[in-house]
Amino acid sequence: MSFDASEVSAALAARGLRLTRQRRAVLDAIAAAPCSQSPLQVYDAAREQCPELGLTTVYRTLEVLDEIGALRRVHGDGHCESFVPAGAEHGHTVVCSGCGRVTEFTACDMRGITDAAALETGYRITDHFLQLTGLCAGCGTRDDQPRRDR
Amino acid sequence: MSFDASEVSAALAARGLRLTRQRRAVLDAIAAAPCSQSPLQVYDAAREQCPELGLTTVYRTLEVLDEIGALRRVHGDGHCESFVPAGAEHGHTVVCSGCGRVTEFTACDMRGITDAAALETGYRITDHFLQLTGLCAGCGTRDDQPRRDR
DNA sequence: CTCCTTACTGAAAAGGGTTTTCACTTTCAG
DNA sequence: CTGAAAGTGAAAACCCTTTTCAGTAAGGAG
Repeated sequence: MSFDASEVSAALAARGLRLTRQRRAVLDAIAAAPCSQSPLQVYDAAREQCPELGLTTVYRTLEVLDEIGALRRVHGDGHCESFVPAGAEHGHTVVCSGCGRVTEFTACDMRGITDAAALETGYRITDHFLQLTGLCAGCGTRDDQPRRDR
Repeated sequence: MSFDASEVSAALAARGLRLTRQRRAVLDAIAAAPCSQSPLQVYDAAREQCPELGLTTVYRTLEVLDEIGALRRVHGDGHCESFVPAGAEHGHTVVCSGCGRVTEFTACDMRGITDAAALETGYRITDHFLQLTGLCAGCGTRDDQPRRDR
């Protein structure tokens, strides 16, 4: 699922759903932002394009867009949910601890680790959530403190 | 930092903090549970040992114990924060999608992945959060639906 | 085009988890 | 013993999120 209006529209239609003006505004707001946004930030951004948009609708839209895979939930710092546009495939995110920018990367060969973990714990691993933190090219030159792992 | 009362006590003292009866109860409650617990669950469990414990204190204690590294925050499903005792070293967790049990594993050679991600994104990777989902030995025999990645 | 059904919407209220406030208690050093 | 600082519980305040509800768009059937 790429982040394209017509594709999103088709994905919605396949479930009997519609790409309304409000949903379009939410979609655009997420696409335009360089970093992950909380629902409230999405709301603020989307209202510039669709001022009568309600926060309720933002929440509902985020849920719908998540369901069809048009966006990705990211674990923010402090509060839980932030949203970024989903890339084309199963991807993971790097969050910049300097500026909050979120970038996706596709390198995802977890087999070695999941196999080792399965061996060590006896679990049958079915899924993984991986999120990296670092400093983007712009912030990397400054010497910010890296955050602790959590 | 292991999950031992005297060590925790020492770690607290190093910061001018104390291991009170209430904090001890919270610590024990987390140590005793086989799986991750929300603050409210910790509160309920700890009150059996210390009935006059307040929920406020649980939140404050969880924060303190997190700061000194005595426990680990886990991203629960739906709401964000759950807590498990921290193992001896930098570890990661596997959460059973069948019963909620949490197990730690130490296999953590992320270098291949972080290097690849750094190359792909231009970030300098400083940290990572990894959490696996799977079925523990007990639940693995049943055929539950694996969860989707998030 | 009109009717009808269904998706969709915003405002307000409700809900729930977390944090702050405040007065009081405990602990420890001197 | 005394003073200072850490710690505490109850209640209130504060979010953020979900639900409710009445009303509005939108698309298909006729």
